[in-house]
Amino acid sequence: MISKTLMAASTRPIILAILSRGKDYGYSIIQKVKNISGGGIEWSDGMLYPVLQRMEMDRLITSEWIAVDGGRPRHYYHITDLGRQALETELSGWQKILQAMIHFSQPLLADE
Amino acid sequence: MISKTLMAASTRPIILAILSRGKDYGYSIIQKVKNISGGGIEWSDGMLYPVLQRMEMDRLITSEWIAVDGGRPRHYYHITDLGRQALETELSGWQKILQAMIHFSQPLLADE
DNA sequence: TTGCATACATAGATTACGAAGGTAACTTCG
DNA sequence: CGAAGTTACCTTCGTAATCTATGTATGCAA
Repeated sequence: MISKTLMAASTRPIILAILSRGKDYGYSIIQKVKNISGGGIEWSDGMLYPVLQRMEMDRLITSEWIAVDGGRPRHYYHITDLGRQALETELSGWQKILQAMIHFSQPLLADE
Repeated sequence: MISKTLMAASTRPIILAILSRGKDYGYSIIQKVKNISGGGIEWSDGMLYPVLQRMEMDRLITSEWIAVDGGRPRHYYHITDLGRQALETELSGWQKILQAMIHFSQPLLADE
């Protein structure tokens, strides 16, 4: 199980990473995350849409409505330059944290 | 810079990882995190002590006061079995998230 | 026509962080 | 001695961000 805080920390970077590969819409994003993680990560729509809205407010992504043949229109999201920057910053932050977590998860050595 | 959410997600597991190597007290934990990260992660005491209290309430750690020669007593924290379990659970969660983040950070391949 | 999957949206309760402010003991140095 | 600096701990509170619950709607298959 993934803790609430880890969930919270990872949603934005994962969304940014997905959108860095091309535009996408809510339901599809949820499916991708589910599939890639082998079901390990399951997002609810009620959680995702507010996140997308906040990310748009923060200018990390933009959106457009696209009509669909025989279906309701989809709200597609695109990553912005600011979003790409944010993704890079995020990833470097994760790297710092990981480094520390990996370090401290090692057994204690004599020199410390 | 490390985002607020990432900070929130990582404090507990990092503390657990540190305590999994042996008992420790507040100030020392802050120094260790700072040193290991090369200054990249800086925790404040005002942030750490409440976290430690909550973790003790959740029975992930226990504490004891230990007298110090020529110094005020220190509040040492120990990891509990429940804490070790929580650490393992956390680490496996981080692994899932990382897998996804790494996957989506790869350029798009033909088969997707 | 019932049920399921797709698709999006919002309000409100909860939670956790982190800044600010406070206490207190010991050390060092002039 | 007295002042300044360091170590060490604690509490309160505003802010911010999240997730849950709930609602709306369409298309399709059985």
